[in-house]
Amino acid sequence: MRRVSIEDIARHAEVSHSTVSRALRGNKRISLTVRTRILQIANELGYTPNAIAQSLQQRQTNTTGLVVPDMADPFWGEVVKGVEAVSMHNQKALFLSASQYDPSRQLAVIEVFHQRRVDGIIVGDSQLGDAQMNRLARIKVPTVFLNSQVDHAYPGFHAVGIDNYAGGVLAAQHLWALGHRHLAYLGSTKRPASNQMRSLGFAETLRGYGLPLGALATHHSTSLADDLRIGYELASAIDYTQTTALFCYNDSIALGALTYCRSVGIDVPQRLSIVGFDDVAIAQFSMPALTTIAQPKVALGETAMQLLLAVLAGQPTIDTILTPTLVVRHSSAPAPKGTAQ
Amino acid sequence: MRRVSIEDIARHAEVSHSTVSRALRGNKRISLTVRTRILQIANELGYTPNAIAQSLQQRQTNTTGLVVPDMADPFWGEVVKGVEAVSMHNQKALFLSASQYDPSRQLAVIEVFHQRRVDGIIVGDSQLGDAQMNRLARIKVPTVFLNSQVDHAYPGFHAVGIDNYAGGVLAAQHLWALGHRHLAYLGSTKRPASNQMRSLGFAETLRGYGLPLGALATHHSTSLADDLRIGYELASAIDYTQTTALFCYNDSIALGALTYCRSVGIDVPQRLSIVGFDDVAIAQFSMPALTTIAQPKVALGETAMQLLLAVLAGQPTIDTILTPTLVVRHSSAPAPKGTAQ
DNA sequence: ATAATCCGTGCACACGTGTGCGCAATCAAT
DNA sequence: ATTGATTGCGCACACGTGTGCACGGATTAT
Repeated sequence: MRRVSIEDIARHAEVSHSTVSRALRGNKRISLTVRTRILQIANELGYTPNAIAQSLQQRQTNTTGLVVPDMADPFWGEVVKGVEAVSMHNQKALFLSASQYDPSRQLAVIEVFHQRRVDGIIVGDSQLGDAQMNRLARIKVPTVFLNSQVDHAYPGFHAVGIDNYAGGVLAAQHLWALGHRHLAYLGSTKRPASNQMRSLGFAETLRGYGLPLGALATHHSTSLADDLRIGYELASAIDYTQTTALFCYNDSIALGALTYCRSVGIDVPQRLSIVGFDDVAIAQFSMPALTTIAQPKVALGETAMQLLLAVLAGQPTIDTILTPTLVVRHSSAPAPKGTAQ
Repeated sequence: MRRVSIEDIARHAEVSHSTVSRALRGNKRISLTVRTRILQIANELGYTPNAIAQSLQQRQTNTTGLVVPDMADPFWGEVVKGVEAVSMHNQKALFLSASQYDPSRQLAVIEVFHQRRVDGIIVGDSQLGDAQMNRLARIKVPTVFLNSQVDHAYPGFHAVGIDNYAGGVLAAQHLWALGHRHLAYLGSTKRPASNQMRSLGFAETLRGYGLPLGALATHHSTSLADDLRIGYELASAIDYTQTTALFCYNDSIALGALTYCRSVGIDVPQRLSIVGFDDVAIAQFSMPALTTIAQPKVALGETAMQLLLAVLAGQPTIDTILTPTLVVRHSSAPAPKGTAQ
């Protein structure tokens, strides 16, 4: 019933376990004859190396931990896909856990990962506060923050993200060029930092164009519901006698808003333009197809994992900020006549 | 630079490492005074138990491996969420890997999991053939198949899934009751078994109602593209002079089909009814909201993990087949006048 | 022929943890 | 006071693997 170990192989081959170990690892000090015989026996016995024992010996597990807020979020699904691909390609195993946007759970997960002696950790949407960061610093595990929601200006930590501010700027430029002069931003309180940067880039750009203060409203939900539902609810609180364009924190919120508009007969994009963020898969299949600020989601995950690998290899690294791009589809159009000032 | 071990604690407390181990594990043979002193020192030193060493000693890792075809698929996102929740709640860690619908990669991932000595494995959309099953049987790792795509009538394996045939029946009953007499099924070749059962339940039910053979067409794409795109393409190959209703393998394909219909001006549900499968989050926010056969996705993942835990605990278990339900929204409506025979 | 080199292998330890067994000390019972 | 039970702790081993060092035998150089 016990698993077969190199000791078992050694007994069959009538050598010591040291020789078996060396033979399996291709050490050239083992004669070819002995080596082939050992490999043969290992195969017959169905030997599978015990990575646990190896990890203990090597003081390295070839394992990394990934913590994301929500597995079912389409954005994170793509990010995880990228992380997993690079991880597997480099023969590293991946521990996965969800934090549900709860900072204390984020830290708890990290502690569990540390117990399991992961080589490194990737944290998505980190909201770790000072106390939690201090604890993390004591642990001394190489950590990469992915779209961090707080400013981790601590030495020894690394980050990958996108330029949220630039994304907000893109949205503002696009809608302004279409003639929109009364706009609203639908935000998410679950991701404070990226939410603020997106709305800030949006607002400052419009202000730079000379838009009066009162012509831009921002709405946030304190509810913990799904983004789709939040988008629907936020959209219902808007005064559409003035507003002609919505910029949303992400595509889910935008799609929720879109659904609200349909349900009350507001034509998109004829009467109202909507711009999302992320460019999730469904965005190009909504009706109308969603204009959005695209994030390279899979690349984000890949980059985070590659950065972590570089850190683990002791190579010099720099934090990476990827750039979002505007994808124009059919949910945005010129502002209705008579609305421009 | 080295991590602190119980040996280090022992030195500080001037006892043996055995005593420290027992104290930490709450063994009652250690006096309270010594025990509190040890806990104190452990805390000061920032001790974190080494799960790797524990695993080696206990011959048990408290770890399970999960392999799914695609992380970015909204269906699997929810399933993973369920698995992860139960896993974490029971203090088990979760290895995650993606197989990209490739049976050889499925097995490869399983072998890696085995090397890492996971206690059990959950395989989503398994397509393991006989040879691969034999290999898996040799490994002797408790395995739960989740929505298996092949018949694993091997002893020692367990399964969780939904009744795909019943789902097809529900769709047929719904559309027949609405008066539809020319229907089409849009399928997926990436999941042969569930695809066949859904289409079979659909077809046999309609045949039972007396629907002529030629009035039901089934379409499958051999492309490896996303489901959304596949739905779009399959929908474009249909003759809408006759067909008044589509039943789709899943919601993504249904949404792709819906988008095609919009783009060419086919009114849904006035001229064409569409029924999906899964009830992913976006389904109730599409335009029109999607009528679909709902799967309890999170519960599916939870059940799979619970089943695995029961197996690991040596409890008697039985395979579980959950039941899908019909969710009527606005993409299905009575057949247009004059189409019923 | 002797010494120097090289090749192939085993001994013994380390990684960090848990535990059966034994031993000394304390306590209660006769 | 001697015996018996109880308590508190350490010794030594095990889990499976990798590796520095030493050692014996074979080969080559002097």
